Amino acid sequence: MPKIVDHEEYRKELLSKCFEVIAEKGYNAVTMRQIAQRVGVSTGTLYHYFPSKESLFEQLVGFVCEQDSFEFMSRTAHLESVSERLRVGFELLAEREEYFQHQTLMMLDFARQLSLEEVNCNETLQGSVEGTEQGIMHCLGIDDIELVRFLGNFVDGLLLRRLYVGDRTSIPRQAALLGEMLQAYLASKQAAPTEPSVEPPVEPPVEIPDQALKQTLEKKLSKELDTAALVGQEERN
Amino acid sequence: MPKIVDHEEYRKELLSKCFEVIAEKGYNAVTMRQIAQRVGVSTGTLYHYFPSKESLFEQLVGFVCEQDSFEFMSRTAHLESVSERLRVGFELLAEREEYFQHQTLMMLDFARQLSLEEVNCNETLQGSVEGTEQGIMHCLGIDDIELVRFLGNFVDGLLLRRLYVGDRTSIPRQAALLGEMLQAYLASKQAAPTEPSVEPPVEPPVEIPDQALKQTLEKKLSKELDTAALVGQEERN
Amino acid sequence: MPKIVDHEEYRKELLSKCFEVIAEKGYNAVTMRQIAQRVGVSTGTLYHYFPSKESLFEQLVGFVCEQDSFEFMSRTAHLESVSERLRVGFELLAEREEYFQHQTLMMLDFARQLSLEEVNCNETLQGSVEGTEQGIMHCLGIDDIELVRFLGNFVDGLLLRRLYVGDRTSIPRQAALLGEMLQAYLASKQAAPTEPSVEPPVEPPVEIPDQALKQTLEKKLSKELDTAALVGQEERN
Amino acid sequence: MPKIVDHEEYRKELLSKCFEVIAEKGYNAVTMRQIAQRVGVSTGTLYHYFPSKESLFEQLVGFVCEQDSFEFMSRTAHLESVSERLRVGFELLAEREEYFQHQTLMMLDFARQLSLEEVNCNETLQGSVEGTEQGIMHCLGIDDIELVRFLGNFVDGLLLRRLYVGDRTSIPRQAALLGEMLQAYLASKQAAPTEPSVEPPVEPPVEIPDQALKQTLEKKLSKELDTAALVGQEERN
DNA sequence: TATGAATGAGAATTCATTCAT
DNA sequence: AATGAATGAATTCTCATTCAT
Repeated sequence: MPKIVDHEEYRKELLSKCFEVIAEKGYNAVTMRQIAQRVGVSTGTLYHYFPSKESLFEQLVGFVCEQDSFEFMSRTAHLESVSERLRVGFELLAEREEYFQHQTLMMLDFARQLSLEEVNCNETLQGSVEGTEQGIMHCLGIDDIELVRFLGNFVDGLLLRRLYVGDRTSIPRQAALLGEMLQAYLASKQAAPTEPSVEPPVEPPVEIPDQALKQTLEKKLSKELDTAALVGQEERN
Repeated sequence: MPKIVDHEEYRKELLSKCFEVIAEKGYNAVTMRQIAQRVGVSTGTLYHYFPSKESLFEQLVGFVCEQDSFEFMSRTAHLESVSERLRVGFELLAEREEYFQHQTLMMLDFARQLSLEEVNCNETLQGSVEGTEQGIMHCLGIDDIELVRFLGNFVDGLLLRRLYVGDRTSIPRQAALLGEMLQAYLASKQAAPTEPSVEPPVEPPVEIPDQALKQTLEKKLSKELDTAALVGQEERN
Repeated sequence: MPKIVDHEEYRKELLSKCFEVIAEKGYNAVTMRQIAQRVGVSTGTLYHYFPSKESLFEQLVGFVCEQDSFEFMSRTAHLESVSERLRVGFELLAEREEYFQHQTLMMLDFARQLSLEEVNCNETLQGSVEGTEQGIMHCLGIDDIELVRFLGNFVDGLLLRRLYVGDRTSIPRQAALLGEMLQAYLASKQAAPTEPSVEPPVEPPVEIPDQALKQTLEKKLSKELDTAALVGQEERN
Repeated sequence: MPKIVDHEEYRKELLSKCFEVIAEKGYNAVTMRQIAQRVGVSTGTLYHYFPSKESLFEQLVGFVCEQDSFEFMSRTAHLESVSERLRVGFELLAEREEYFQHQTLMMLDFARQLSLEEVNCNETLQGSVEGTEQGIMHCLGIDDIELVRFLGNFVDGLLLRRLYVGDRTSIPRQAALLGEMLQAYLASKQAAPTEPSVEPPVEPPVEIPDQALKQTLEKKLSKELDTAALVGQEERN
């Protein structure tokens, strides 16, 4: 009759407790002792659940990304219009900015000690990214993978850039601008539907995986996109 | 005082040689010995020119921030059309991707140990960012500062994200998409200038240094934007 | 007190199961967890039966010393000729080489942490050695204690040396050589009894327990020693 | 102009200083800190010269064996008769018993953490053993490799056994006995030269590599062997 | 000025032992 | 009795920094 502990569950609990310290200071700047202290266990316990600092870190990356997808989903699932979802998404971003910054920094920290090849092969990393991309696709109803990645780049850039440009840039203002650009872009696409288009030498700019789905969704998107909704409390300057 | 000149000069030479290693691995992950080795000197020499690792890092940040982004200018100054400039800009980005990643990573590394307030006050950081923003404005002839920052966010996000998403995202494809979005966005703006506003050419939203250049460029932009040009050797997927 | 019987019995069972791991890796190199795993219990159980690692080790030494060398007796008791006994003895040695190595290693491990004086006084150790010497005397019918110890040194050296010289040395080949040397030596002794001595059958040099056996055997020895018999399957190189 | 230190030379100096501590306590029982303290340097310095504890240990094994061969050679080289050499050899053994025990223990310690296969492949180990065997061959003028190994087994057994049997066994007495056995054995070989022998079905017990050399040397050996010389200060009991 | 050997505090990790269940 | 989770001191190893040359 051992001490009754659900190993898996407790492991996850530890992970979520670890996140703050590790992400804040950075993988290399934080020590296992510091982590253990902040989490409230001994280093031995940490090593009881994770074979090494690196492994703890890797598991943390996977764990946090998973959590995120869930949160985004649950926050936006009930919303009807895409523009609403976008708005709520950026609201969440602004609200928990530090958290998302930490998370992105963690992925950078992690990836930085790998070679490009290793990054491409690393299951945790690729799984996390894949999950996030899928999350965005579902939440926003976009199925142009290139557009999804565009959003990813933009959002991560926005988060990270705010770390070193400070208040020069603002989430609501940038969100609003993104909304406008999306609207314009999608509208233009509809006007000149490049894919099943008839205009002869206009090359199809992006090959879209799931055509059927995409067609309807994008139409919906351009109509619904209500830029104003994206601007939060802050007014545009 | 020829000696001092030599000393200073050599210090800068060392700094520029340090850049790559430190940026690549990160301040905390790289050791002074590794730096010394890559630079080709002894640790003693490093300590002869820099009082500490931290100081070396700070000086390096300053050094990197100084010599910024003027390559963009020189590469694009002679180009007439904005789309050309965008294309060449992203070409440069792809070509020297690692360098730009390193630059951004350094600023992140540095800013990370500062509070938001400190970031806002830090002259080195703000000066560098200011310079970059001005650079983009000049080069592309955009005077909407929000749009400039949008581009900054996007570009930095693209660069950094590639570090952890690996080859999932590609510079040329994303550049092409950005081109299309810009085109659509600017076109829509021209059609219905500044959202609820009616007064057409009223406010010069941001003060642009190089007026002459700016004047015509923005008009041209929407017409000229030739998305295809942005797609480099790679085909869109 | 049936519980106590069970407890004691199980303790011994645990000891015998511990033997292999501990002897193989060495007291200092093996961990309690490794021991527990190989034995198939938890560390908690180990500590339930033994107050500490050190105590476990000491009890193990005692245990191993106790149950010593009687296999030799039982295997060789029925054999008439000495050469046969030698042959069978070395066969047993080769067969259970690892076991004997482990036994010797344990005694080394144990003795190593004692001073020479302590070794001389330690009853467990001396008892075990005494028993082994007596065993050899009985088995081979040798009553020259110096010769018995010579054999002990040789056998232990052979066992241990194989641990670090590897396959350079082989039990059958060395056994054969030993047989030849013994034969030559005993023959020479008979021819010129005890070096400068003249009195032929004078002193019974060492007290031998089993006289009956001894009496005839030594005479036989030199005649019978049939070297070839000692060479096992392996040919001499 | 660095601090002037002959890296190689100092490494060897460190090795020889390390020997005592490591051999005495055993590889696993001694800590790097203890070693450093006893040697009189910092742990950092130890790691400056040796990449790991294991490597230090391995180099030590090689180093010490090399030293030994030298010592044996230099001590016996000037002696004419083989029996003299044997005598002096055992004198050296008795004189520096602890040292040789330590050395043998070290090899055991080292080999113990390897598998049999690894032992067979390990260059340091095999090199050391090979060197020692060659040393004995040259010193004693024996070229029957099996006999050389017999001596190795016996000597190592004698050394190690004394660790746990204590004073029961004595180097001089055993050395004397070995002398007698060798004499008897070699004499018997000469009487019935099994190799180029004429006696028909007498099987050649040992196949000797270098026949020519061996033949003369062994003849010399049996004549010269003066057993009495081997008994040191101690009388036979 | 330049070197790299030397240092030792501190990092990651291990492990004997305890103890709640 | 039995388990194995938890502990933290101790271990191996690292690294910024100093300093003799």
